[in-house]
Amino acid sequence: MKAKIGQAERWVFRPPGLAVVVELMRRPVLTEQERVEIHDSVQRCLTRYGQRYTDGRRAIIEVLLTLRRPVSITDIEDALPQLPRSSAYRHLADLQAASVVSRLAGTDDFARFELVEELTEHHHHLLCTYCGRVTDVVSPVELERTVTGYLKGLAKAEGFIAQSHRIDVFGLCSSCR
Amino acid sequence: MKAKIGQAERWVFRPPGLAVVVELMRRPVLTEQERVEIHDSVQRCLTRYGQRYTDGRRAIIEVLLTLRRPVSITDIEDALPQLPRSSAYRHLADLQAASVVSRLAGTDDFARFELVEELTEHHHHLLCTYCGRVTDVVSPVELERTVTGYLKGLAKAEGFIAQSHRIDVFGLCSSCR
DNA sequence: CTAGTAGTTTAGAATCATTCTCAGTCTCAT
DNA sequence: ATGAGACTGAGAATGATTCTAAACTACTAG
Repeated sequence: MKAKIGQAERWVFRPPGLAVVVELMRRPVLTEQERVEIHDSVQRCLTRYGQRYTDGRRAIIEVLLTLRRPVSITDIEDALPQLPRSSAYRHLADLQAASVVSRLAGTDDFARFELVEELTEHHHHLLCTYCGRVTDVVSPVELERTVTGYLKGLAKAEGFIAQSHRIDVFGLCSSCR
Repeated sequence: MKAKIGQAERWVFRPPGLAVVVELMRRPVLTEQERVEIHDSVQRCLTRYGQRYTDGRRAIIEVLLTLRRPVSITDIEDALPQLPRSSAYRHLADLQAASVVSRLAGTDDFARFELVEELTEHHHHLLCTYCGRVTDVVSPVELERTVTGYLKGLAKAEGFIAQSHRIDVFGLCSSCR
């Protein structure tokens, strides 16, 4: 059940009716450099809120960086057995308040948390309808351009101010099919 | 807070860089004929599961058909004050088991329920990040074609079998901005 | 009719992810 | 060092959702 560390998994396919080759790829492993930069950003975000970047909070960010996918409270518990559950929840709440972490809704009863896109990159999710596991994927530029092109117009549309969007794919993950 | 009954609300806009006019429109009010057909389908789905289409279940379907958006348990409670909460939950669970209703995850703590797309039509959601309200929209054919074109390829991709997708737009609804 | 069977309903209890409380600890600026 | 305020942990509290057990209803066979 561990996230596979190594080469970014890559799926290449030709959508029907399109001449170009399109790729959906797993978000790649972060370099040490990138990890440091993200920790710095988190530091700044917390400081702006008059809060400290303590070991507990850093440990949670580390888990998010390592697993590279939205994590549930049990993921955190497994990775940090010594961290009390209530502290983990409070840390996540604090990190959310500081706009470092966002909570997302999945297919099961468990909340999942991920770093905000400002700290990583815009991406989408593959949600397993059987086990609830969530995988990050980066979508091709063309798709992204098309979708945002359409949805941005909503900002001017009467009645709704669009802020962001999500595209999720439901299906069966490699373990469950 | 009631869903506006009448002409389908329609927003027309020109996405930047595209020459065509694109429309995102609110799902239209159902005709009496369509309501009857949906009730018939629900009937069949339940019968296939050896279950009856009782008044309580019918009342919940009616609420879904009338509000034309994913409903929370409080929406149902408001519409059907005499129906016990536990019964409402069980009805929703039964209807889910019969593949008539699906549960969706939103931005707040409350589960929301809607008719499955087989009974209505493929659509997407506008989610209010402030009050959690969800509105249905039907996306233009071109957008739908593009997105499904890309995502269908996932079915052949290694590691994940795609079944369906969702596109949600986050922002502020007309009441909350 | 009339009992039997199986699905249905309900009120209340139970579950359990999540949040809150409070007492004790740590950090940092003065 | 000291005070103010942030942080932590253990356990209690909250509250949406699910479960339970007992009563109910619709249909069927005799």
